[in-house]
Amino acid sequence: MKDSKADKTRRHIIEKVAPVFNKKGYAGTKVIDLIQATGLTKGSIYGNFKDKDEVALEAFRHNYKEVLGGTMAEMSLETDYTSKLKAIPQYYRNNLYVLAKLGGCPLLNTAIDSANVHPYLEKESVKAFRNYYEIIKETIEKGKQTKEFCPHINPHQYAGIILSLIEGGIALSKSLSDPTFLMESLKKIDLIIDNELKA
Amino acid sequence: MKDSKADKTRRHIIEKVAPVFNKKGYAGTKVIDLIQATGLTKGSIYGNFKDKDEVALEAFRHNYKEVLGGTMAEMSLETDYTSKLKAIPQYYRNNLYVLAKLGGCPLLNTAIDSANVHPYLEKESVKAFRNYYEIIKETIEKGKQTKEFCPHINPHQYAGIILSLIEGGIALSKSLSDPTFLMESLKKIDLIIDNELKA
DNA sequence: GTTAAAATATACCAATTGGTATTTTTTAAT
DNA sequence: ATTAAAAAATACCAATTGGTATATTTTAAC
Repeated sequence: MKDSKADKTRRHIIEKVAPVFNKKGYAGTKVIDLIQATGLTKGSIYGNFKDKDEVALEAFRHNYKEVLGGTMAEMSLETDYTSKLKAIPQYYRNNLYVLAKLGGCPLLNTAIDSANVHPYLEKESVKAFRNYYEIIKETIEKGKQTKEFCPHINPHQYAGIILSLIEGGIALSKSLSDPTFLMESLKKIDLIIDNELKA
Repeated sequence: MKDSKADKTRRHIIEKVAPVFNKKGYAGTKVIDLIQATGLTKGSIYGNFKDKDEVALEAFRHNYKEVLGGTMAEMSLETDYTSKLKAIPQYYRNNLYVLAKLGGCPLLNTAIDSANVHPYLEKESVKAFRNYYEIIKETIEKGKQTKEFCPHINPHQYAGIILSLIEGGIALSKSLSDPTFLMESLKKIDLIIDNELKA
């Protein structure tokens, strides 16, 4: 693994800057914010990145990996699809601090913040959102195949509802400064899995 | 009703600019966008508004009124609380074009776009979000009082779930360019009302 | 129709923005 | 320890930004 000084600096910049972009959005994050967050100078930042766009893009990927990676890690520990699916709300329950640190879900924040402002970042966020949706949908599909889930349920429909509950719950909890919204959404997801999906 | 030239211009500016702010966010909307959206000049805009902040604030109020006002109007046509509650998803089904025109839900967009960037607009969006939540919660509470809804259900919990499904569904549909996500979320809300809330 | 006020447009400006060229410092191979 | 390359800091710059002062046009009261 290459790990030159520049590599470390790049990582340092991305890590420090990632929550800033998630909180302030692409247009709202100024170069001065990057300087303050990293403790580096403009020259150092621009020596390691082509432009603000590149920093924003890598920052988003970093944030997205943290959330998706964490969720996937939890899911991969389970064998049956019911447990895999339940690992998703469980991930959020166990990692409220991640959302707090980042200032909301990077998928939702970036989808909204970058729309009509930064086309490439917008595309990247759509790709990530779709990817997350596909993972949930495929988990439900596989659960149908193994007869864990009812044969008549619609994976697209339930994947959407689960994702809506998560993203809506995060946004509502953050805006109204009340974590119970997210908690109730997560609880609802568990109930849906047990009462509607399971055969 | 006062309706001077200036009043008409103010309204014209707000109406034209409201979807722009909703799409691009506060930081992403530049004065040049206001000029292009209105067809007016900078002098005219600044002759009618103190600064960009004031335009943004009034634009948000305009957008919010459109959505909340529309929902409330639908609700007020109904007498029982089941129908009032069902009028909410029905409003969105009947007004998809409003969301398309605005570029997503102003509550969610502004909550995310203004956070950590524009404190006053952020506060205003929180107030609006809380207001919308309260309306849903109170409708459920009243339905409990009239024995339409089960006595053991938790209005806070269900108001949060309904709102999460709406906001999450809108965001998902917009990001993935697939209206079925919102449609399925709305359908789910109806099912929740019928199967979980109703006594 | 004249005219004062109101509304709008034009022309300008200071601050901030993203970015670059250059100098200085640090790193690591010899 | 020397030194060439890499990295980082400084100093600079052009464009964009939000905003204002001034000029022009439009409105509406008389």
